[in-house]
Amino acid sequence: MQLFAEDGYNAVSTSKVARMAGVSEGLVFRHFKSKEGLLNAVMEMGKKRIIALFAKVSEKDEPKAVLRRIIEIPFNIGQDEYHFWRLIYMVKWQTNDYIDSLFEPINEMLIKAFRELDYSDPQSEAEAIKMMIDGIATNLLLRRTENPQNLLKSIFEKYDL
Amino acid sequence: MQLFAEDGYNAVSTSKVARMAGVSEGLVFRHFKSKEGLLNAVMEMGKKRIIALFAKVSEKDEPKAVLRRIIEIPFNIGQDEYHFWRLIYMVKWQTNDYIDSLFEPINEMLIKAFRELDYSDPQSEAEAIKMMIDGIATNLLLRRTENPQNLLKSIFEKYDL
Amino acid sequence: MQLFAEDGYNAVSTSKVARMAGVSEGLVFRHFKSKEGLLNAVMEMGKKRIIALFAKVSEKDEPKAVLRRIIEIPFNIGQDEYHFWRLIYMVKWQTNDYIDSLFEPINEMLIKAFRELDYSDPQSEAEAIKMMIDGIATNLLLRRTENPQNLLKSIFEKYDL
Amino acid sequence: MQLFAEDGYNAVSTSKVARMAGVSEGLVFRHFKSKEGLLNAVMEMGKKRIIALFAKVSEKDEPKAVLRRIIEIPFNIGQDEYHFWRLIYMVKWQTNDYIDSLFEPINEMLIKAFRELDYSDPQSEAEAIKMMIDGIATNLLLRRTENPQNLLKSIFEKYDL
DNA sequence: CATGAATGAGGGTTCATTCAT
DNA sequence: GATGAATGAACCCTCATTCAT
Repeated sequence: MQLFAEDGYNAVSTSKVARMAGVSEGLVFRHFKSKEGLLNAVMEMGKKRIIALFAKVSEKDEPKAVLRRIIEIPFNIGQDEYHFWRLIYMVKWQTNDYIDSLFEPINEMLIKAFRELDYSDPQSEAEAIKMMIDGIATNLLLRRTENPQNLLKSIFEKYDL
Repeated sequence: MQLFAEDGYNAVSTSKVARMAGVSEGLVFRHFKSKEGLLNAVMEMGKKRIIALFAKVSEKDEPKAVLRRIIEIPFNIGQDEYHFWRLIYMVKWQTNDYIDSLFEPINEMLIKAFRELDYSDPQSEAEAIKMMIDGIATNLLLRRTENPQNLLKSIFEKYDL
Repeated sequence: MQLFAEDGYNAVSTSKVARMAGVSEGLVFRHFKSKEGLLNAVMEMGKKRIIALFAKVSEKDEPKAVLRRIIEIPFNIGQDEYHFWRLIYMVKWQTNDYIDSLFEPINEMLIKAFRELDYSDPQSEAEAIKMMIDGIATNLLLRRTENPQNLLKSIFEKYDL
Repeated sequence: MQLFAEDGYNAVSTSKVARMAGVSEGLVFRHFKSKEGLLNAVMEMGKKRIIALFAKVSEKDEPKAVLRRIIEIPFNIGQDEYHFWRLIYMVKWQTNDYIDSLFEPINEMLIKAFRELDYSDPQSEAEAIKMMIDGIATNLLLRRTENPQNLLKSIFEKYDL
């Protein structure tokens, strides 16, 4: 995961993977059939972690709290999930599989929250939040932003949270 | 540009480029010195188009109009600029050169506009807009969003535009 | 060794090497890392043979016998060592590594012998012999000389051997 | 000549030649037909200089003086002839044309001189001298020898010159 | 006479994948 | 299960040579 996330799928050779894992190159193919199989396995592994992450959000019921939690998600990317997030966004641009499925539960929570807050177009609002998350993630993952906390505050204000 | 934008720098072979351009592979190297030289040339070419695009914004003086123009930018990515935008965002994830310089003029316009509108933290607001643009571009370029116009409206409302 | 010796390092393609060895081109690089690595391996291999050759000389103690043995060396280049000698002299002209180290032990034996024979400038005499060896090798390796035995005799006479 | 002499025929690209000569690459081929044609022209050019060099020797009649002159030749390689000599010896190892023709006049002078000095095998003596010249040239051209004058003296003594 | 754009074969090298052990 | 030697296709790039201008 680390290698794929840092260098991109194409730039990582299977020999590098094997070396880093401390096994023979042959073994990689025995287990994962092909390089792509390895990628799939890695993605699957990480998906579970992300889903667990999203699960925590749904516990809260109060709509504003839900929004807050969701918007905070990309700001709280820890060292552990860092590689996986980077991988996801990296892969998005290389394969054409936009990993929507991952964000589907989030999507529904957003719509529900906006509806409860009487927004006129909950669907579009949800869309806007997801885009914002993409934008935030893009920027944070590429290490550009200096003080994300101010940014978070300014977003919260926009939604009166 | 099209090839790099669609498949990513690494995944495009110089022979593919040559074939698509209808020339010999050797010629590519005669003109651009190396594969990276070709990328640079393509980027430079596109930069000019982007800069021209941004130039139009500065003509307007009224701060709300400026904001509107800027936010609209990613929604108006035409067929012509499509490949270049995709290329920029693609490259961002493959090399570590975040192409900030391109967005620098936009950044200053944003800060100025927010200041004139008496926002309390213009810097962070500008940051937020740029992230939003990244998010919007990411989504539109990966062909995910169905009706972007609603989305645009909902963003405008947020800033009372 | 044979290919490098006959055609010169530059003129030998790795594909030619692979074909002649009856293996795939990839394997050459797996074993030797690069074309230069292959050259080094070949040189190292041959060096050992040469050193073994020189070792025989030192057994003799009597100075004139030592001289005789040393001068005879290039005349006795066998089919086995032929390629390696050719390689050494070939490489000398292509890289700037004059392989002096190989001849260092010989050099000292020569000086010692000339000193014992009361030559006035043993150093220069040794130098002269080494040049002669270079000359002889050059000529024999390029297959020019017809009857080297007469030549050997005439050299021996010069040193009263 | 300089390029070929320094880097070897194979390592010099025609584009390098053209650049160094300050002309277009096409012109090189217009004049010399091919890269090999260029080499031939260069060789031919230099041959004349060498022959002129040798011509001076024949003026002297006294056999010992002739020998001295001939043996001195490689010691007097000037900056002008340096490249050509290097080229000749370089080429010897890359093509199989040993350029004997060049040395033929020298050969005959040597035989004549040794005969006049009543050497028992003038032919082999001439052979020995030529080898010595090759050895000396090899060493001087590869910049190894420190004080060639001592060496020259020690050779002269050997022939009682 | 002179240019330089264009070519195509071949250069060294990497890499995903296979397979005997 | 695990290895690593072996493969061959593809990669980026160089180069001698041609040819329209």
